[in-house]
Amino acid sequence: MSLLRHLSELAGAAFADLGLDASYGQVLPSQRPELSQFQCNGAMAAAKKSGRPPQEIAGQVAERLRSRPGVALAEVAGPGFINISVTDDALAEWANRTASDPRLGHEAAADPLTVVVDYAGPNVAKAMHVGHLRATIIGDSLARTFAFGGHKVIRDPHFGDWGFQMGLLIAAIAEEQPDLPYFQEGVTEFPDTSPVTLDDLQRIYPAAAARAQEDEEFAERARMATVRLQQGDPGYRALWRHMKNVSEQSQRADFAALGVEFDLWYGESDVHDLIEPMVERLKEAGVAEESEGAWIIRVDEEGDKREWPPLILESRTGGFLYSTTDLATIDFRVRDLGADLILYVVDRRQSDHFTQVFRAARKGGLAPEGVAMEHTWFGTMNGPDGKPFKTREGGVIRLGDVINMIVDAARKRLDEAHLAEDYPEEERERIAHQVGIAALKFGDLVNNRTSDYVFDLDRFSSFEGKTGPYLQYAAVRVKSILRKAEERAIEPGPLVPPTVPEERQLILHLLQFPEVVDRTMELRAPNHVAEYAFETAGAFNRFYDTCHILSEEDAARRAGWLALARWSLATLELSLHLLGIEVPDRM
RNA sequence: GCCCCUGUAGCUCAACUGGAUAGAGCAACGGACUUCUAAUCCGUAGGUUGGGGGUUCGAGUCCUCCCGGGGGCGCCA
Repeated sequence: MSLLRHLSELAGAAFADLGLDASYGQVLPSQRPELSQFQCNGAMAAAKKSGRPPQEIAGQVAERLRSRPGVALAEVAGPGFINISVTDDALAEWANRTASDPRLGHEAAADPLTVVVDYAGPNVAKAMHVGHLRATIIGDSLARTFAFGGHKVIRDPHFGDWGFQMGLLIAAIAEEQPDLPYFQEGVTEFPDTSPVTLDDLQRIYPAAAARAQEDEEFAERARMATVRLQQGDPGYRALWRHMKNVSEQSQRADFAALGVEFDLWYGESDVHDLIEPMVERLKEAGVAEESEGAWIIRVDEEGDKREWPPLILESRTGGFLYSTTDLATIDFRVRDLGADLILYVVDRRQSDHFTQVFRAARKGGLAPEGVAMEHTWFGTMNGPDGKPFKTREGGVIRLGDVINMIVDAARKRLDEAHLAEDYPEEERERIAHQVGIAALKFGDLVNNRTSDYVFDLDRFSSFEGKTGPYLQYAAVRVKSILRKAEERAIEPGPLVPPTVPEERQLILHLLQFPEVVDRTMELRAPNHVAEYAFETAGAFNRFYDTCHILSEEDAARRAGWLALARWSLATLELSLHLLGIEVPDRM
């Protein structure tokens, strides 16, 4: 139970007393801290619904609240706001309860959902590039938050290894190196080493894709190669496995550098065996129909403002495209994984695609009503010119290069600040990496998921302002106090009722953690945690400035303050953890 | 052409889904260190939320019309 929830229940009961819905009792942190600590706006909404005057309702609710223990203030303001504050004793009580709770006041979900988070979306033949960055960072943070929230989370990068792109690559390689054993009839033994490197693939793929646009004969060959691969040609499969491996190797390295992990590493190809039976079912059920030689599913619905192109289930040449794979993947996730909620953390340009897939999945009965599918889209990461982030030559930037850039920047910042100067080289390097990743992730996650934002290396890596490094630094300073206290054998004790404004504000802030986590899950919006972490650091720094813990002479107060510092650190570290950011022990 | 997203301080971004006086960071200016890591903290200045109209006790948020920016539209992912 959190303080806000407790207050909401008190207010809700007061509304219920008046014959009104208890949900009007929702209590929020005050927007006018000079007036009160909390507020409830429900009286005005209740007035609209019931036809009774808002101030009368508010007055009666406030009166009831005033009679409850721990409530220091409950009064009506303006058109019907109810301003509420609690006593310092009650605050200390809540603080002690929350600070000693490993979950910091957040209650794990009573009915845990199985949540599949589909993010990152690496592809064969492509090293990950900046375009994958947001999906990876946001998806990872959402997965961490839902897991903390008590849900069963399954993280799956959904490796793109099966569509027409594979046919394009095979057709192009067959043309370039026709003597390779993979293309010879009757050969069944193939080399262990890949005939192509990732760089080869990165060169071949864009050229082949561009050529297929103009060269219909080549495109046809690629389509045939796709079908032949999907039907299991041993040579094609062997070559395909090599291409997968070299791609995956590089991608796993990038994920490791980012500190991002997955529970599954499934690709589109892994659902291939589910496709044919599924397609058959859809055909038999009359959900799929034939059109221009292909099998399609119409996804128009009543009330549409536009025409929707149908989903292509099976192409004219008998190949399966990514929509089909996505449908089979839903089938798998629902039936085998027991998914209740599937979050697709994929950029906004694919929103039409997901609308089609979700509609088709419902229509075809693959996803029953109880399963929610959601395209958790996000905006573009732009360069300083406000256009999508590119190299100076206009090419895409590899994710690995971005990581190197930001870690270099972090190293430079540490030098400038003379931080971590005399540490062992290995530790110093680890700190630089942690700081760089924090800069990168926080710079992204602090923005609203749906807005575009400008990637600014200098700004993100600064120790000043709203940045990841600033938060790490703030946390490290707290760790330093705790270490010093231990050296001097000063023990933390129970939190005492606050007497200093900065202390009270810090406690009030820390008590809001549970609601921030819930809101972040509801809105799928890690920026709420990011913002909260920044405010936590600010609230602590103000307290730190005003209240000198270790030199405090009143022993009970000193022990309480030390416990407050420890609680602040726990809140900050957990918030950062939800963002995928690590805090060094020192720097 | 049709549909979706978007426009907030000089710059980069928030705003808990309709609540009070729209908030941060950076940049600018002014203050605070014999003190637990000052890369910190406090203060000042900065706004017709692209524009018009509407809905209501109350609009950055909802509806509508303009203007600007981005994206997507049948066998790529």
